[in-house]
Amino acid sequence: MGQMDPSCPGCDAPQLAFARHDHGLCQSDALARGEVLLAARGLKMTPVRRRVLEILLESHRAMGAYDILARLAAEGFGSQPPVAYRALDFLEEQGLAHRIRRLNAFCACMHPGEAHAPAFLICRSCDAVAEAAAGSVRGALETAAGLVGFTVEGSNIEALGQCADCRGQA
Amino acid sequence: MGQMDPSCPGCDAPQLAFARHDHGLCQSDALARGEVLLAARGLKMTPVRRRVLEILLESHRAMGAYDILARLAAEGFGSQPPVAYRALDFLEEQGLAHRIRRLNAFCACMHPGEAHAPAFLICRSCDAVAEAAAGSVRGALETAAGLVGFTVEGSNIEALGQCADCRGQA
DNA sequence: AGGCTGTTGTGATACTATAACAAAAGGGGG
DNA sequence: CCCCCTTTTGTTATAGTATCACAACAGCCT
Repeated sequence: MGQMDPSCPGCDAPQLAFARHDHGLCQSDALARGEVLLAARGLKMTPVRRRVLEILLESHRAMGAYDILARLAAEGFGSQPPVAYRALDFLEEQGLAHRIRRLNAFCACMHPGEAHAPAFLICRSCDAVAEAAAGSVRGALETAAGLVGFTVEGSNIEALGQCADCRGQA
Repeated sequence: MGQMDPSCPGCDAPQLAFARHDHGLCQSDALARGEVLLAARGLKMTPVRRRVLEILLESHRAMGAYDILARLAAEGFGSQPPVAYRALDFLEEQGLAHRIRRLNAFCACMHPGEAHAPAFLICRSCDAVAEAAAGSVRGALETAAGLVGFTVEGSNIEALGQCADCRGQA
C-alpha cells in the first residue's frame, strides 16, 4: 500500500469506498485479480465462489452471510447456510474477502494479492467499509505485544466512525 | 498505562494474565475500583452486576454470555439471556468489562477507571486475554484513518497469537 | 470402469443476541 | 406512611449467526 498502482483503484485510495466513483473498475479489477491469484495457487474459482465474490463486490459495504445466501438461493445455488459460509471462508482464507467482526459480516478485498494487514474503517452513516493502510498500526500492535512477550499471529483492527462525506453532510 | 501504580496489578504488567500470579489481587482490586467508579457516577452496583463482574474476574479468560448466564441461573438469578446481556452491556459501557469480538465473549477490565484504549492479546493456547497498552496503536490507526478523512469514534483492536509461557512450552 | 479428491447440497442443530412487556425494587415528595 | 416515578430484573418469544455430519456429485488419474 502507498505504492501507486493504476490497476488497483482501491489500493492507494481507500477513501474511494466512501465517495461516488466508477465502481465497475473496482469490481472487474478485484475479480480479475482473484482469478489470477487462485490459478497461481492451483485452486479453483468455482461458480459459487465467483458469485459470492461478485455479490460482495457490488458495493463497498459488508454483507451478512445470510444476505448472500438469499441471493445465492434465488439464483439456483444451494439454500443452506454452509453454502454461503464455505465460500466466504474460502475467500477469506485466500485473501479475497474479509470478515468484519464488528458487523458479523463480510466484504470483498479491494486489492487482493498484495501483502496487506488492513485496518477497516466502518462508516456508521453510510455503512461503507474501507481498508486503510495499516502497516504502521500493525507495527505498533506487534511492538506493544512484544513488550509482554506475546507473539502476534493475526489481528483484527476495526474502527467505527464517520467518513469525510457523511461528516460533511451532517 | 505505563504509569506505575502498585494498587493495580494488571495495569503495568499485562503479561500477568498469562502467568501464574496472585490472582486474588486482580479480583479484589478490579472489583473495588469498579464499585468506587460506579458510586462516583451515581450508578448502582447491583447484585447481578456485581456477580457478573466477579465471575468474569475469576480468570483472565473471556467468557460467553451463556456461560455466565448458566452460572447466574444456578445461583438463583434469572435464567434468560437478557439477564446476562444487560449486566454485560452495562459493565462494558462503564468500562468494567470488555467485549472480545473475535471470541463473541466478554472479559473483565483489569484496570477500570483509567483512560485506556486497550488492544487485546488472545493466546490461542491458554485462552487468556490480556489488555496491552495501545496508545501508540490507536494513534497509528487514527493517523491512517485521518489520511482518508475518516474520523474514528471507536475501535476494536484484537490480536490472536501465543503468549510467552505457551510458546516456551511448545 | 474404478477409485480418489475436492466441492456442493441438505437436514439438523448449536450458539449468540435482541424485542417486548410484566413484575418488582428503591427513592423522593406529599 | 403511601403514592408515584424511575430503574432494574424477570420472562416469553423470536431473530440472527454459525457449525456438524453425511449424502451426492464432478473432475481427474490410472
